[in-house]
Amino acid sequence: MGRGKIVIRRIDNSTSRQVTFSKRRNGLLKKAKELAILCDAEVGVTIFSSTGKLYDFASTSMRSIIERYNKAKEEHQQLGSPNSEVKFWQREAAILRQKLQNLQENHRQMMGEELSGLGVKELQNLESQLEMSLRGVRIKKDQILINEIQELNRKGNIIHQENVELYKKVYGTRDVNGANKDSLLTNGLGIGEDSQVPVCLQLCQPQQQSYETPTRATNMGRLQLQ
Amino acid sequence: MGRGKIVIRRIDNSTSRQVTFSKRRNGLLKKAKELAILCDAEVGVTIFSSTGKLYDFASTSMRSIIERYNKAKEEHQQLGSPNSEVKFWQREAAILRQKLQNLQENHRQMMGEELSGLGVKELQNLESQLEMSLRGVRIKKDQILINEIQELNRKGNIIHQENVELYKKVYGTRDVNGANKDSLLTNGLGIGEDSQVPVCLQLCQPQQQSYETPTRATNMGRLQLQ
DNA sequence: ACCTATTTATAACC
DNA sequence: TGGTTATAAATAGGT
Repeated sequence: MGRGKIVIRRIDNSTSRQVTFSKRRNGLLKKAKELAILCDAEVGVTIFSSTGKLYDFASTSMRSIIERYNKAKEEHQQLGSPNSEVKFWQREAAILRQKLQNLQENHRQMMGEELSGLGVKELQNLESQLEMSLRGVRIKKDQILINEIQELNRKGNIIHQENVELYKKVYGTRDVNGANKDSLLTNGLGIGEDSQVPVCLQLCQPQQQSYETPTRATNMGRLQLQ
Repeated sequence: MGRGKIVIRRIDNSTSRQVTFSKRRNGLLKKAKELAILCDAEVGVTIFSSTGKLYDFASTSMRSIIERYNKAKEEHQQLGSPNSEVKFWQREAAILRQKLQNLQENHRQMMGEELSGLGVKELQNLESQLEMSLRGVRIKKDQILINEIQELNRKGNIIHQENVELYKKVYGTRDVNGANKDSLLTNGLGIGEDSQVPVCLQLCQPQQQSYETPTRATNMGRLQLQ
């Protein structure tokens, strides 16, 4: 329900994740209130942001809701019992340890390390995932480099302009076509010129002749010249 | 959001209250899920209908959420020695959670997902890591395929041998150079021959023209033939 | 349960 | 974070 459709998947961009969190959190709490009022229900909502901040709503009181929840689940013990609290945290730690282990194995496979248990199908999936990742990383890197180059070109042009103005002030309108002018101009433009750009780009992509950005990289650096 | 506007006030009619409850309850639970996924938040929703039935959602587990809620809401007790065991396990869980989060971020970057915060140097490291992983995965996959082919060849040869023996038994030693022999031999060898091997290998490596195993793959399959 | 006219929520943008 | 607007989604009222 917005300008565009979205898929329900973790939002990568941290800023828009935060913005969306703020908006949807409010929406959820509002709807919880409405449900409680409209339908005479006892509703509790507890939200922890990814940064750990707590937001909550309880139509009655969270205490009451938790009590009732425990009672309904027929496991009324943990809320106050200090002994079971230890048990809870032990189990929590075990769960986390398990998750960590799973993720670690996965991570090792992505690092190309622990491939022994895998079949051809799984290896193919891993392969194409790695190809995708690689593509994404290269695009990102290229973008950063290209932006840097454009920025340098912009600055170079500004400085060059300044030099031209200064030159005019120093020499007035006379002798504008003198010998010094050439050296000044070439110096000014040299900042963003061929000399360095291709070298840098080739250093970063030593053996890349397939997939993306095969042509963009070499000529984009000069977009802002002239 | 309906045919008509409504005021948020207890619905008098019991039937439509029930209908609305059912619809809005689903809506609320759905939105809770979405919030948890989209914004990487820990969300819990507990709903008791006016008839006392329980409906709930927890992005992790309700216990974990309740515990966390209690801890966040009531910065009370522990700190003393009696609950030091609880404290220990809480710290343990916190450490594990931290590790998990770090690994998760790392993993996302390897998946080419959360590249925003990285500089050129880091992207280069990631890139070469991915290249290494890819190389490893491909080698492993090739190895499996090659082994499979060799195994098939081995079996093919055994079967072929069997056929030759059977042929001898059927026709004795006479007419060994007859016309039938040819067809038998070609059939026998066909199992591990060219016909299938290259097709399989090319299917598995559609766009690979750089790095490793550019030549091995196509001729290794025949190692045991003759 | 299903169907839409309508209201609401919210994604994208400042 | 707070506002605006176009659009997607939820849902009220009806069958």
